[in-house]
Amino acid sequence: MPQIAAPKGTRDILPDEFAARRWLLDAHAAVAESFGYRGIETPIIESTELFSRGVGTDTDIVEKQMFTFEDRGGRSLTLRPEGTAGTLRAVLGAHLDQELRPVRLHYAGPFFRAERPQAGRQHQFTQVGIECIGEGSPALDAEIIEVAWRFFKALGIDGIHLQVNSLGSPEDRARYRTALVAYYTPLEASLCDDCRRRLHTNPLRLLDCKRDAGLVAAAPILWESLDRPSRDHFTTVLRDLESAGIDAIRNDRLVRGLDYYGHTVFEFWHDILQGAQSSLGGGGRYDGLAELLGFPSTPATGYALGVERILMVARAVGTVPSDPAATDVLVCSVEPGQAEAAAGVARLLRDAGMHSILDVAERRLDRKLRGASRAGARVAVIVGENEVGSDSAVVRDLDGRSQQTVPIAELASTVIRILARDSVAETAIGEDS
RNA sequence: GUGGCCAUAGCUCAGCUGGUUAGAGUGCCAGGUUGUGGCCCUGGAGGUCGCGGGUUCGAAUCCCGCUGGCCACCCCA
Repeated sequence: MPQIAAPKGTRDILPDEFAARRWLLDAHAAVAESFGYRGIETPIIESTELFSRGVGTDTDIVEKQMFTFEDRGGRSLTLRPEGTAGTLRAVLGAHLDQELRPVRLHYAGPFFRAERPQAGRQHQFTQVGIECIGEGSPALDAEIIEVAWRFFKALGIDGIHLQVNSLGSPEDRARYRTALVAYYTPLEASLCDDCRRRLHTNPLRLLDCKRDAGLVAAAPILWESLDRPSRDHFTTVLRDLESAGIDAIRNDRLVRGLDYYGHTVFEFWHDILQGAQSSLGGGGRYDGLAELLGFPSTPATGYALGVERILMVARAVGTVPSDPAATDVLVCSVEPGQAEAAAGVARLLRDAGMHSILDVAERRLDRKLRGASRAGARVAVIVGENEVGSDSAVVRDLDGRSQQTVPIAELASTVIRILARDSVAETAIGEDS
């Protein structure tokens, strides 16, 4: 029988990676919460309509990247390809914005897109994100960028490039769209197939095209179509970023792939990912999305970041910490007769807060000790016939290679002392180098 | 979705232009006599050579299809 493998474009998170992810996820939650953002979790399946209406029918995501299926009642459901629409639906549906504005939220979870997989691009991937709902102030655009910025800092990642742009108001964009169409229409015959289609469906996306790069360079500038309030909004964002010490690069051609954005949009990049997908995430203001979903008009801003890609960067620059869940102690019996006593000792150590592995296998003691070091334990506790008889245990310091016999009553404190000494030594070494 | 490259033990790979029971290193398990580790020695387990067809007296090795991975495009996380 053929073995069953994980579906194409999906990946198991094995223990080594699990610890690194938890490190990243915890860091994001901690930074977001330091700004007053609270956690939220929404369904992984949503009505297909949430995305077709919210994200936009002419976007790549809705056109060809969604996993959509029918439930038994004939309703069309979709594995969520992004998190903003669902979060906004949840918040406005529960009227959270009627209690305290803005509503500040952070989240983390799996998302799904049906693009052809390659490194850094999976059918199922993970995003962390925040949404700030109910207020239109440019200060909040800057705030969310600052959250992301501090998050990268918390992970020890330098060299993040931040690109920002303003899409302006709906009226600004209508004006710009007209200008773009006027510019491109005479050139229609020379455009690539995609661009010819975009010209009629979604002219802003023309700026994304790399093949017609020459034409893009000469195209009208978005900024010139923005009215005074829109310019002021963006100028304020730029000023706030500067005073927060965040380096932002203006990119007139940055439009983002989702229809619901307006005013501020931004993306984060890192050069070290060169071959792979180098965008770590992005976001922006989406004041119009609430109405598209049938809710009262509500301003909001947010971002989403790709966990797998950020981990690739963190691994490449070497800032991923070693597994904090590593074992402290391995407790082993010498012969089967001491299994019960050894179990009791392990229990006692766990009660005292230590991570203790119990090894009562019928195996040579030297193998058990070898296993102890390999499991990452820094102390081995040996429970043999002599120890059971004298109500004591042998505590062996695996790094120092020394050992002592102590009464059970003093066991926990003795082990704790050894562990504390080791961790002090480790940090000292870490700080020196 | 389009094009290209790849697929041999848990891991890293060897296997020349098709020829007898497919190898190495490493890892794993066990032993090196009676309760002590990260070294060493010995032994062992582990592969339908991704899957399915075809060519051939004979295929891991050639051809086709499929699946999966990677790369580029596209797009983004």
